[in-house]
Amino acid sequence: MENLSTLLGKYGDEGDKLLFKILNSGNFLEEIQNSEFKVQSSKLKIQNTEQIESGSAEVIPGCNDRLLDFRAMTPMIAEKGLRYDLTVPFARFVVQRQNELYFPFKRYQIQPVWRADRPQKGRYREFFQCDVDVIGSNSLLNEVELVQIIDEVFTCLGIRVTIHLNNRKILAGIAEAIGLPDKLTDITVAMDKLDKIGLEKVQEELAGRGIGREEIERLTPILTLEGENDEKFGILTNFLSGSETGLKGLEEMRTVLMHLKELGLNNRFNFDTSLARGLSYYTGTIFEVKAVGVTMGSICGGGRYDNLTGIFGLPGMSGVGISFGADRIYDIMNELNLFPETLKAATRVLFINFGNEEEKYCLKVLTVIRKAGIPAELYPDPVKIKKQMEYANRKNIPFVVLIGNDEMKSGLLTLKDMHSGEQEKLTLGEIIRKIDN
RNA sequence: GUGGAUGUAGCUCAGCAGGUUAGAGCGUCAGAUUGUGGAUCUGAAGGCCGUGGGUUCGAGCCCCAUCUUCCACCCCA
Repeated sequence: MENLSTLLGKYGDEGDKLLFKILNSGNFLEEIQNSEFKVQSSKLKIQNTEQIESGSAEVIPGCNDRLLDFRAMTPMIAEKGLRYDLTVPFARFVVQRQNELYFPFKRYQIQPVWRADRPQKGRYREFFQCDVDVIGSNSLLNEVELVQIIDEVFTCLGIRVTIHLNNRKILAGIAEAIGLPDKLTDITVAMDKLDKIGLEKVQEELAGRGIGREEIERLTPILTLEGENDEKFGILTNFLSGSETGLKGLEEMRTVLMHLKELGLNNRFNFDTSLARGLSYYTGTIFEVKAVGVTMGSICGGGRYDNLTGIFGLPGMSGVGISFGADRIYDIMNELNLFPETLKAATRVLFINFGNEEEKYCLKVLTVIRKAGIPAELYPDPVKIKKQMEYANRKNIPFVVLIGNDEMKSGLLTLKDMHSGEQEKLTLGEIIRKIDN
């Protein structure tokens, strides 16, 4: 949980709307009852109508001449909110602990975050993010390292991905180049949809967002930019020649790509000028990772933020970070059947429970076998053997040991291989050796 | 925030223009086999048909409200 003042204004207007606000504890409504938020309509008649229409105020039922102004009321009843991501709280943390940390400071963090959004496929109210950030270094080597992490993580998980890279400075440069620096957000939001809705629809959307026909035409070569990275750089260098910011972004991009090329990554990476990313605090490189062959939004994303700590009073501290969406990754692994079978069978051997005497004997054997590093369990109740065997079968436990009267007397235990169905009498040592393979 | 769906057994779903006692498959439990799993057969348990109201002689089915969950858009992880 964070103070709303920490969270508000960091994620854009849409993000502010999606913050989960937490009601204050205590009898806050009483305060509202006597407060100035109930106002006479005679004073505010015009504003009232507007506010009611815009949804920011509502007439109190049975009190025709009074209304509540929600916008003014919210800070009074909700001072805190659930964290929207891990990056902004991290920036707050860094500022508060600035004297205890050595920089560049690196950290990872895995925690739930919340969005007050309508849930749907791949989109949850609460979900886990896994963040990796480096703060206090401008070096582009950090960007390179993060991409290596992405590559390694998804290689380990067995998910094939494409890593999309872009730079906010390039986007700013593009907006500048067509003479509409103020329309940066509108342009990028529209451009971001390119692979989803196609060129024509993007052009329509741009027009709908108040971009003139001439500007859209100038933008089109950038929208349709394809081919090898070198070609893209050529065209963009030309296009951005008037924008210092844009050229700087290009240079950064070129450096990052140059390093990545030499690393021999397992997954593909791609300079993607249509990549925008919504979070408003990014200022340099931006990343987004998509799984190949599944319909799912991005499963990892991030970027560089130059001034996130500045908002909390520590300027000049640049950071770069990424965040894995654990829930989406889980969904994909389920869909692609990537969870290994061995996960389903934690136990290697089950001891059948025959009753009191046998239990005691089994517990001792169990201790020995566990000390040998073999995950084992004793069925907790002396129920029918059939039931216990069924349990082993259903849980994919590969071995079962039966210890009854005969076995206790002879010291030779019955081991059953659930796969082949064969069973034999062996000493404990032999059993351990057999199961351990 | 906008639009569209959904809710019946533990799970997946049927359900006739409104018509007696609401069904199936899977699962669970018991038995055929009292120290042996996967197969088969036999039997059983399990339901305020999301909730509240209404229409009707009669509502799982029609109407209204409400809640849940899902999907698309917006936006985004």
